[in-house]
Amino acid sequence: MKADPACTDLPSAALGGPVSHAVSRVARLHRFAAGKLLKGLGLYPGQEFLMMYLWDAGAVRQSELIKAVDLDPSTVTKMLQRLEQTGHVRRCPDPDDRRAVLVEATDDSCALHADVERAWTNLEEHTLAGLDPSERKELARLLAKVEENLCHEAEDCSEAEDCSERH
Amino acid sequence: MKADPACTDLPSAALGGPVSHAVSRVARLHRFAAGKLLKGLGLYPGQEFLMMYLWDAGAVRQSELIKAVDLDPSTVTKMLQRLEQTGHVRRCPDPDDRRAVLVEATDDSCALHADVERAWTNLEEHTLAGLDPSERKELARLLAKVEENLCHEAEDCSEAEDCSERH
DNA sequence: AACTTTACCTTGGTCGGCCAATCAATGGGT
DNA sequence: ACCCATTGATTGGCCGACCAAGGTAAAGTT
Repeated sequence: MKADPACTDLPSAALGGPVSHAVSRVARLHRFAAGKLLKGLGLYPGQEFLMMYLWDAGAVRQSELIKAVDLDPSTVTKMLQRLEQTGHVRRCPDPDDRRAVLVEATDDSCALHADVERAWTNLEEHTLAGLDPSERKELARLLAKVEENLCHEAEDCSEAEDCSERH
Repeated sequence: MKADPACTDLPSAALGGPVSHAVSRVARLHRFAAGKLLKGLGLYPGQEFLMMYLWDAGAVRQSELIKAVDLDPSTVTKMLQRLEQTGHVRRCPDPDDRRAVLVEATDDSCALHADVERAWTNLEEHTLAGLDPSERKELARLLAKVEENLCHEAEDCSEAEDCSERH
């Protein structure tokens, strides 16, 4: 993480996509910053999202968690295995459906809830330092639009047979 | 990649950092979209950045590449090993400095240059669909500010003695 | 000239993330 | 009741990305 004064100098092949390039760079830096804050709490970057959902939702089926965080099932499985081993999460088979697994944040992890929340708020402040409220709002709005664009693209990639209800 | 209609519903612990949350989600979607476009070209997401630099710079020392893309040296080493094996890159020892390695894009890979450039422009359009020029410009501006914020944070983490030019 | 520091790269390990393939259990259709 | 499609979760493999440690070569010090 060297961080040149002006962190840029776009390669010529990226000139057609300056925002895309910026998104990539910002994402890496942001994740790195999040990781630094989370490390002290015993979490790896990415795990926050699982925990945040579990803190809200209580005991849920793994499939529900997967749907909520919208990650690959295998990713969630592995993350949960690690979170279980580090004592942040408890898992047990669902009595109502013998394929399913119920996941729950442990009491220990709930002690982190407030810390993570504070860290997250901190990160937000770091991220948005020097932006006035209207700029922040505008950024949020534009990101939401971008998210929707990318979302829809991803959608008609994995569904692709959405209109074939009459097989 | 399920993509609910409205891709959101912030967990309560993330309420203090809505933009941070949006950045994370957008980043994942964006990387995913990039990956889809790049796959057809035989590149994995992330490799584009190395190739883009090499296409511009010609034969360079690996350390220069590392500085340019600002990734961990070990990351670059491994990526280059794979890129070498897939024929996108050539490496040879630097005659002037026997520790260093010179890296260069192969002629084969140069054929991809234009394709990657087009893919990248495509991605930009997908990403920014529905944003008018002034919105795009504003988004770029805000992202640049955010990048600088996160950059500086990262900087005084790894350098910490930046102001010691008069040792 | 010998020693120490610094620069350059690599290896090994860990995580998050994806895909493809698999297995078990449920549910629907006939 | 039976078969088949669907759902739920896991495993193995791969890649990007990080850190920590190591090894070699160059540069600086004395």
